[in-house]
Amino acid sequence: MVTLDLQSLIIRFREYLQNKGLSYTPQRRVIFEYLCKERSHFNTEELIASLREKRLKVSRATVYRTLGHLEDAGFLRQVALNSTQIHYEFIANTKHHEHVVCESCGSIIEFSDPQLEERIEAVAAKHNVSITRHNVQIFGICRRCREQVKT
Amino acid sequence: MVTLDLQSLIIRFREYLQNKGLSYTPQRRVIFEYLCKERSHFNTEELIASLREKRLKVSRATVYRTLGHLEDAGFLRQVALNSTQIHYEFIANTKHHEHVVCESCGSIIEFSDPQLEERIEAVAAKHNVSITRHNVQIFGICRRCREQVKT
DNA sequence: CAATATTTGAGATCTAATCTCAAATATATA
DNA sequence: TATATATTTGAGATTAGATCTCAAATATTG
Repeated sequence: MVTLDLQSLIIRFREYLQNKGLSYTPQRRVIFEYLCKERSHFNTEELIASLREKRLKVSRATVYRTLGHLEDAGFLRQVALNSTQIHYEFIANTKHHEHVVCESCGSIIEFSDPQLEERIEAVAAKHNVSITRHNVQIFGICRRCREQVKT
Repeated sequence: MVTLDLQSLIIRFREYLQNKGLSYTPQRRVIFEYLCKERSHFNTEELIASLREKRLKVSRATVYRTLGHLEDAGFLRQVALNSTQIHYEFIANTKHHEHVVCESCGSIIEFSDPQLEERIEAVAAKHNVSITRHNVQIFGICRRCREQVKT
């Protein structure tokens, strides 16, 4: 039962904006719809380049600002796949998952593991921290890359 | 049974350097000893500032280069505590652990949870990835910060 | 419709990280 | 030991991502 429908995502976004006294401007619409349709993982510069390619004119500053709002609103999640760039993923229409990253080819495998999630909850509870988000990254070499090295 | 002794750490570092055909220069020594003695978590700019304060003269470029070697050698581990800076921790003398970060006060709680580690191994195995490193970050609000807000 | 508040965009600024290349050091070789 | 060779360093330039500034444009409110 996952919300994939664009219209209902837009409604959720508009509600969020309204609650904050913000308006649903054309720029915010462009960015939001683009992300809903096209993207799962991305970093901001990639996104800016893609928008530019499609002649969707939104300034760099507005993109950064809008991503901040989308993160606050819970549509985006920062994932720590790489250390010198903010990397996001759109989460409103996918189920929660973590990442395995191949350090050789950069490919990303998504996984979800309920037992792992349980442990994370347990750890947070044990330290009396009310959890807002979490991240798990596993880095390694994927099978394909291991096989290529052998050759 | 943890190696805390500076001398044996230095020996390990020198062995690593030797194997790679690199030399144990005064600059590398300064950085390494400083990290062994003073630091657990740090980012590179902080480290550069600290060295400068202590009048330990090593250029920025050399610090960045040396940290790269130390990471390769397994003395440092990148931890994803913050998205726009590389954050390291010195791991040669501590046991493996993960982090809970308070988003309000920035305090860091270290924890280790064998069951969680087990799940990570299991996931990597399932996807046939030979694991090189992993990271778990839990973000939230610590008890102290929650209590302060109430007031 | 006027007054007020919000948002945008262009470009400046900041910061982290990397690169460049000549000078300094270190190492190997004769 | 002298010479040749390779490595390392440091100062500063460069790059890249992110943020800031502020006037102009747009939206909202009374």
